[in-house]
Formats: sequence, C-alpha cells, structure tokens
Amino acid sequence: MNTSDPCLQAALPPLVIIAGPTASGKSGLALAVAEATGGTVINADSAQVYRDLRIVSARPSAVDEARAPHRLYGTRDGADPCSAAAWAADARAEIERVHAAGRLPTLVGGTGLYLRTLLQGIAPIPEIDADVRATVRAASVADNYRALLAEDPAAAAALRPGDSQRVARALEVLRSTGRTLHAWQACRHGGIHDRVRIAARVLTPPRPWLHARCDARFADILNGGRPEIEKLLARRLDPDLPVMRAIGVRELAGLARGELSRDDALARGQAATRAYAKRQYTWFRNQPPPEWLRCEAPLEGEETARLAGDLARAAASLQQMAKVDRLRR
RNA sequence: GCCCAGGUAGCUCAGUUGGUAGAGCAUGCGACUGAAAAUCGCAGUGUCGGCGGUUCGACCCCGUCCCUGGGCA
Repeated sequence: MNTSDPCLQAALPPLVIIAGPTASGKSGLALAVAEATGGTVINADSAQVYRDLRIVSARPSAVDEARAPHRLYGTRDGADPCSAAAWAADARAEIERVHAAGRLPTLVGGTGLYLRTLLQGIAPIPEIDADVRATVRAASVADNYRALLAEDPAAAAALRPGDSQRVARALEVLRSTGRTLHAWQACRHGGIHDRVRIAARVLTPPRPWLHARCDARFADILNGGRPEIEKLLARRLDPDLPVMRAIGVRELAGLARGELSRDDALARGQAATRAYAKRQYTWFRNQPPPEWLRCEAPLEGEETARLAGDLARAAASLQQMAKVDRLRR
C-alpha cells in the first residue's frame, strides 16, 4: 500500500493515544473518550496487564470497566511475564478487532516502550533459550559485563558496566541466537504507525500537583492492597518476575512480613511512585513525535471532559475523512 | 537538679591524630530496541546548634548557653 497517497492516508482508521506519568488522570480521560465515542479502552501499562495486581497497579474499577469496554487489563497471569513485543502483538490484534467493529480504540498507559514498540516495531529477536536466560540472570552484573566484554566488546563498550538489565539482555541474545543484539537491531518489525491516524495527548501536569496525587494514591494502595499482596505472596513466584517488581509489591510485602513499619512502607512506596513519574516525564517529554500534543493543565474539574471532547472531535474528523474517501472510491 | 549520649545537606547518618566536609535516600536533569512500575548515568545544596576562648588556622580542642533522647533523683 502506498501510504504517501493522501486519499489512502485519509482512509486509515483512527487511533486515540493518551500517555503520561502515573496518577495524571489518564484512565479517567480514556474512559470519558470511550463514553463520548462509543469506543473501547486498551491498556498500555506494563503492570496493569497482570491479573494479580488490581489494586496495587491502580487498574480501573469494575464500575469503570462497566461504563465502556476495556481490553488488556488483568489478562495475564503473574507467572507469565509480559514483554514489549508480546504486549504490542496483543494490542495490535485488539486494535484491529475494534476497528473491524467500527469503533474507536483509545490506547492509554504510561509504558513508553510499549507504545513505541507498537507504533515503530522492534527487532525481530526470537525467544531466548530458557537455560541461557536462567544462567545469565543468575549471574552478577560484574560477571556478565566481564563476559560481554569478551564475547561482544562493541556491545559492552556501548553499555554502562552497572546496567544489569541491558548487560544481561545483550549477553543472553548473543548466546541464545548466535547474533549480536546490535545486528538484530538493524531492523524493526511490526510497527503500525503507518496504518493508523493518530490523535495523541501527553499529560504533563505540574510536578507538585502530580506528587500530591502520587502520595495520595499510594496511601490508598497501602490501605487497600494487603489482601491482594497476601494472595500474591502465597504464590511464591520468582521475585525477579515483573509482577513482583511492580511498585508497591515490595513495600507491601515488607509490611506484611513485618520487615517494614507502616510509615516506612508508605514513605518508600510514595517515593518510588514519584521517581517512576519522573522517568515518565522524561520519556514522554523527549521520545514521542512532536505531533503528540501536550496537556500541561491538571486534569481536574471540567478539564477531563473538555480534553475528552477535543479528542473525540479529533477522532471523529479522522473517521469522517475515511468515510468520505470510501464513498469516493 | 545531677549524670550520660547526641545536635554535620530536605531526611538518616559518616568523618577529620586541628588545614572550612562525604555517603545513602529525597530533589532536579538525562538515557532508554523483547521482564521498562525495569535498569542505569549526571548534577546541586551545607553560616558542621549559638556565643566566646586557645591556635597561623577550629566542624574537630576548652568554656558557656540552648535544644533533643536516655538514666538517676
């Protein structure tokens, strides 16, 4: 398909994207858009995909979910780790399904890497051999870095010696596939950015406002999340699994085991939430394309409804263009 | 009232046999190609409790006062 043809481009189906830091009001905005358009909300958050974390990941409530269709929330078992590529494949399928039903998909979430993988694609690296992975992940960063220096010096030179995650990834890709990560990354597969028309908003509210919301949210999680954490702990999952590393899990687990006081658990969880929000500000400030519009106003009062109206209108005009184009043909 | 231990970065604390100070966390900035709520990198800040003394020089030694915690009464 020649996507440089303006008529064909206009026929591309619309996609709303809402991104931004945690606790910025994304979910409420997505719900408002879905209600205004009869659309479907699709999760783009790496922790909200896990069934085990409803309260701790601040997933939309059952009441919210009843107001509009929600997809990819709590669909994955904690023992089954998600990944950027796995999520992108799921999201792609959901978006196609929603478009096939003639509805508007609204992607909402704070995991920048997931959104970028969906839109731009990712290197087509095969699954890592389980034994290779287990060996690499069990070793210390220092040992892995030393090994990488010997096995793939170029990769080692490009990474910081303390970057445990990336050092391990580079090493396990090389050992499992026989090719370097750099070689794999020469191409990207699966991106859908040229198959949809996007209306995107990045929420970047004032930092003090967001910090207050982060603190209040974690206080709620601490109060309400204990049963959920006890169930999760009873599963005795590998502590390196993503579910176990989600913000709040370590703090609530420490409290449940009596290793942390309530005040310490609260302070640590709030700090972790704020630090995470900071990383998201940095990502969304610098990574998305310039046509993703920013919204710096705090989402409170009428602001959510107003922004939702904007997005619904933007999506409607994209949809209208596609319909007119189909009639012409 | 007496005795003891302390008062150093926003917080918790380290330190200097006397040469004006440092880590973790927090905060800010940044990176980010398959566990990303992950994993990393960089940066700033101090009247070292007040006042006085000794000294070429005090955060460190001496005196005194204030404050905090503990003990005794």
